[in-house]
Amino acid sequence: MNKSTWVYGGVMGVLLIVLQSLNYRTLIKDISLEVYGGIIAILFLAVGIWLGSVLIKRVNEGTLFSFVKSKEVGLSNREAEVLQLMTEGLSNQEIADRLFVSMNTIKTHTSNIYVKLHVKRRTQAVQKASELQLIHTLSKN
Amino acid sequence: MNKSTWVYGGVMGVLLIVLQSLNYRTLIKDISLEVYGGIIAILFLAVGIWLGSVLIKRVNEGTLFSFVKSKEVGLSNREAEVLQLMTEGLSNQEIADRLFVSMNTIKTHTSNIYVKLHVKRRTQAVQKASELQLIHTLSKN
DNA sequence: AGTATCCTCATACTTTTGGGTGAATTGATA
DNA sequence: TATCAATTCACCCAAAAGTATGAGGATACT
Repeated sequence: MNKSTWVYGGVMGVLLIVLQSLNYRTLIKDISLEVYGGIIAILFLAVGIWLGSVLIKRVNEGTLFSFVKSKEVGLSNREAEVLQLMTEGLSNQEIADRLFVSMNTIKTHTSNIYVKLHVKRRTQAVQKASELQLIHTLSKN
Repeated sequence: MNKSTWVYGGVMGVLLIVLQSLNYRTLIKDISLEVYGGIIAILFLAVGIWLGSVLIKRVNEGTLFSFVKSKEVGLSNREAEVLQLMTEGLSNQEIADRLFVSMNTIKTHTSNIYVKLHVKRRTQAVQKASELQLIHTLSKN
């Protein structure tokens, strides 16, 4: 909501500048109408491409964990929590420390997660979580 | 290379149509130059936004591995290849079989990858690869 | 010719992960 | 109350991953 305002303002600013430059066009007679139209086209095409890419990028942003979607897959709250930390690259021991439980507990959770996600390995679980859009840790920067 | 041609052709087609329409402009005298410029601007802004989103989507599509970006991080060709398969959830043995080398070789590669990516574990490497947009395995669907 | 980088492989050892089984506790639910 | 799902934990064993070190061959660049 915040950035959109800036984008909108920027686009409007560029639009104003271009429209303003139309006044100066009468001074420059040697520029044909076709060239003039082409310049505007290219200019706004560039702005549009940039805008489009920015908008799409913002969709992919964020590190939200969709517990709702996790439920749909069949994961319990705790399992979703563990999966979240797993995708952040933490080891079982680190996850255990983070959640104040033993590593054995985490192992149990991870095993159950693998079964529910139909995967064999940790990296595949991370992969699956991304595919199912359970997490959105990409394009953070 | 293939789709880019189509995109290029499409853009050029639209450009031609717009430029062609300039001939008809002389017939419509009541449209001011400002309005004319605005129409072109909006039109190409729309095309640009669409183009931008499509281009970004295509970047995120598939399982392309950006060897160019990998080089920037300092990864060798082989290391990039291994990282690619790693992110697909393959084990070291599976990667070894896929590349027709021994598992020891893969272990060497993975260790070097971890050093270059400044990570400790496999999942973190996958994470890092996503963050750095070395791979684009998301939004497959 | 010498240097550097990459790719390859081995050996040995440690750590992490995964699989299987069993079990105690809690809270909600039929 | 009986049952079920979720959470917790333990023990054991096997597989996979990771670390350290050394080393040979290929290619490319100085």
